[in-house]
Amino acid sequence: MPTDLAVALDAVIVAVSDEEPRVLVRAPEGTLPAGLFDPDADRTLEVGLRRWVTEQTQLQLGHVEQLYTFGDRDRDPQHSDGSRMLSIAYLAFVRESPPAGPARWRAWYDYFPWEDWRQGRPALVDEVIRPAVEAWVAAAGSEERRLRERRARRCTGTRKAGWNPELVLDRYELFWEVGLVAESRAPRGPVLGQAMAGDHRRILATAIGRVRGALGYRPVVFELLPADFTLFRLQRTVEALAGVRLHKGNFRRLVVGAKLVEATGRRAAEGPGRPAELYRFRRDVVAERNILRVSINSPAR
Amino acid sequence: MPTDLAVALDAVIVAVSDEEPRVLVRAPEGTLPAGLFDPDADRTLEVGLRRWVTEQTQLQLGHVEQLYTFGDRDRDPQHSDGSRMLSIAYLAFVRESPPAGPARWRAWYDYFPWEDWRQGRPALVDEVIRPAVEAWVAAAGSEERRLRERRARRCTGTRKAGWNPELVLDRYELFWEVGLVAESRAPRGPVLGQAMAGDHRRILATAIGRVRGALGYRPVVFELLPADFTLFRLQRTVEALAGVRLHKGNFRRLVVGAKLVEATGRRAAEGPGRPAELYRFRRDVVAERNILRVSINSPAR
DNA sequence: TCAAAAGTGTTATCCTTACACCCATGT
DNA sequence: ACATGGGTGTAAGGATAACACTTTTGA
Repeated sequence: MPTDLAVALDAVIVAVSDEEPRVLVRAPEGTLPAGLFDPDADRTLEVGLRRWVTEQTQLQLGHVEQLYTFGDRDRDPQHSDGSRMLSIAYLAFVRESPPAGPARWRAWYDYFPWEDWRQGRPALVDEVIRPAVEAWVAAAGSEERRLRERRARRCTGTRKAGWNPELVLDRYELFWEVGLVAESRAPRGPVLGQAMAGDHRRILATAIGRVRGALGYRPVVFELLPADFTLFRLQRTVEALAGVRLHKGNFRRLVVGAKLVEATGRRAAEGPGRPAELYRFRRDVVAERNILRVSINSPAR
Repeated sequence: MPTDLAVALDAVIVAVSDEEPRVLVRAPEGTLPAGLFDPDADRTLEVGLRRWVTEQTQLQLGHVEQLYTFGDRDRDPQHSDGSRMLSIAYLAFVRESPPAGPARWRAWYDYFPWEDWRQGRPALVDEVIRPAVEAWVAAAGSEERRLRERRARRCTGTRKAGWNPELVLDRYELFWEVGLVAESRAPRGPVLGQAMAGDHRRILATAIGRVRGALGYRPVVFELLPADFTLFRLQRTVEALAGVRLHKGNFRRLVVGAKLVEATGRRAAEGPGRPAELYRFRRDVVAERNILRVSINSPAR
């Protein structure tokens, strides 16, 4: 008798509030929210996703995109009763609001503390990560050693290359191998960041990498902002997602120069300092290239 | 009784020979080769893919990557008997050899003649595509009209933007809407390129776009070349995939300068002209960035 | 008056692009 | 001799990154 196949739709639902990117998780279990794909009810996969998200959370999803389809047998050891589960992971954006149901917003840097360089290089990079990775490199024979060296250099940066914010997944996989995360087959010593069930943190890493990559050439940030915003808030939101500080002058010039955005004529009321002009996203610009590719302020080394 | 789900693994298998990118297709049906995922036999999706490819074609796949998962109910009208099919599309590279079984190599520009700019702008761009797209733009009311204008400009290029080789899928979808391809809901007038069954040409467009995008920052070309090659052959292969001619001097400088490649010390025997040095790919370079981002020789306008 | 944020101007540097030229071989 | 492809040098122009400075508000 052939094994039954079921399909789960996992969602990485992202919002930004208080200059902090957040992701919806089921809190004590440490899982991403998910729903079953129902071939009878759902005309397409995305329809299926939106159906269960609405039912479970009442959130209004904005842009949605497919991330990856997983089908490893040993992913989810619960279902070793003969049935088999595929899961299709999606990335979705929301303007933050309190969710219904058991899932809650969690800052995504709770899971990836080493990915937040907004206050400069995190202490754990020097104190924990680099020593551990160097030891892992040194532990290999000369052949394997050179491969590990290159991989470490690419992931954790060096004088010439610097830290590349997009390599979130590569770093997670490296740290998994090195034993720096709780999900590792052989965790050694102190373990970094909040763990998740199964391979969910790996999926989250994929999502963060995708978001960061998209920042440079697709207008994704605007999905996470209200209709009107100051240029400064736009910059802070990009910085929150990218995990680095950007150069103010160049940022504004780029954004305004690319005509991504137009002034509303109104000004933001609150806060200390000079009131800022409010801008809105120009929906009609599908933007050929280089939406937001800006220089990092303090060279990430 | 709930509907059964089956999962097909579709493959876009790519090779390059005689400076022509080719793709494996089942000839009279106009379909991409595919196999069923067998949850009992296949530990992972990629294992399943490799299994049926080996069984059906005897080809040795190199690098394999997932493209997209499709689940639309009305994709494949055959299975309207109650069962439901998901399909997961993969992109795979091979060094060309004759396939076993019913599938055959076809030049990918048979399906996308407008994507080959190696001999300059194809005649059908001026003669068929631009008039048809302009008519489609003009046919809309002023609101919709501006959207269509931008989309047309982005896809088919203009003075400032030029033709972007990566937008293969966007162009296919545009032409589908305009009625320029046989798969359109409402094809009008002459129809471009070889058609395929269902949405297979759309999948192929996705694959070509992915390959072209990857050229710039991942060492994919080398999967399609023999171990040793001349820089000129490397350039011709990249040009074949990208569909544009590249600048010789800059190309060599970039490739050699990035240390992507090392000289073997031997020389290619054949052909007219000075014998060229043979190079080999340096496997150990995972390459941080900018693998092959070279200037186009004749500005694509 | 000072802190905080909004804004603008300018320059050094590097990368991209394009052009020009010489080299080695077969016919 | 010349056609064909191999291979190198270099300069103009533009994008990027960094620095410096002025302006406008609230406390």
